[in-house]
Amino acid sequence: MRRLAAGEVLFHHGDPTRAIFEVESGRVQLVRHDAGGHRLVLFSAGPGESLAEASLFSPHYHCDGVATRAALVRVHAADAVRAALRSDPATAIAFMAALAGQVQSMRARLELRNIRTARERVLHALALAAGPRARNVTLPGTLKDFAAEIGLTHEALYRTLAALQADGAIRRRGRTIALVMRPDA
Amino acid sequence: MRRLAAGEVLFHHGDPTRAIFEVESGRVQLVRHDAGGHRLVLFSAGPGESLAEASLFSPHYHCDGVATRAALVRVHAADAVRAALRSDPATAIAFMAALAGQVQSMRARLELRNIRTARERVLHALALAAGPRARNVTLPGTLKDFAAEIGLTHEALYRTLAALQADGAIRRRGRTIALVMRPDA
DNA sequence: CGAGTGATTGACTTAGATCAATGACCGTGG
DNA sequence: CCACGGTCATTGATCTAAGTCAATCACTCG
Repeated sequence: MRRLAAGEVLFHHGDPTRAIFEVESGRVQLVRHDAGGHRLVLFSAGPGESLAEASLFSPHYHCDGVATRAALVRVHAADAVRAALRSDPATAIAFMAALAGQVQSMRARLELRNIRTARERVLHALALAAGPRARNVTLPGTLKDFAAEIGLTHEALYRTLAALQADGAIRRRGRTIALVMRPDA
Repeated sequence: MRRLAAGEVLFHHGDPTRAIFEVESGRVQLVRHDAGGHRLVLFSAGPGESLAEASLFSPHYHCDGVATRAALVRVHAADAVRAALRSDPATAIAFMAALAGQVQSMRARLELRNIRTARERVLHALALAAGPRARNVTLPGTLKDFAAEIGLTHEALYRTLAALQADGAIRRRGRTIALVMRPDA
């Protein structure tokens, strides 16, 4: 168990993979930085979620793990986890399912990035965040974070949201956004 | 074992997940289509590679499986695979490693999409395709496919390649591209 | 030998990135 | 308890890289 202050780094890109983590409270993100200093959040783990599972099969972490706010994480030594996966089929199956889920969520995000226009991208992202039949989303983080996650500058996101609101496609109250029913296919 | 003609569909988005596949020869891609008719290739499996593993834990396939050319695929019934994963730790570990690899490759692609300029994006993609220290890449498919994979229009890709070649950052001979050593960090 | 597709280049347009400024809010240290 | 520094949210002005439309040439495949 380890306690992290807001902004504290749990592990660095390139560190040898010694453990995987489970978030008890707070939030920890997997982050990568490109040459231009741009920041990409690959995954964001809240209470009950694990992170760095995929690194269990690589010698090094391939991104940074950073607490976005004060957090408490459970630390599982990599060796122990690997042993458990080998000896306990149920654990192994659960682990595979988690990885499969990550693959699919990454695919969804990639698909989102393929949408060229900001308007459609934002609408899809909101629909995705809301889930299949929900009409409302409460964004987990700031609008800025959301912008980064979907690959837009924050300015573009603000403008797009303002435009969507103006023609009645969404309604907003702070962090919460309501998708107005559209008669689409 | 199943033989596919070029363009033939192995499974459709939404079909119940009854099997996963292993490519013997040819090439099979996981493809998704968005509302605008745009096409996104999520994964491309050549000889020896498997596809649809991630779907083993969902009730339905979440994308289409299409042969890009004549192909021969080995069919593994989902039930049998699940049973094998439960009973044989070695198989299970290998499967997990494969999924973990997919997660990381998706992350790499997502990172690529975060690069805004075509020039940098193309260079990164080429470096990625070439591997850590290789200087040459022979693209698996057409330039058009490559363009789609990295999220550019084919025109933008052609122009960018031409520009890169013009200032000596790359050299080309047909499908093969040589990255000219840059004195970067 | 035509039809279809990839590769390539030109001209034009535009959506979104960039740069910039402002107000609201929030924690915090004196 | 409040002024201050910091970040988020928002909007304006401007610019440009990449998308879109279009035409041409080279191939390959029945």
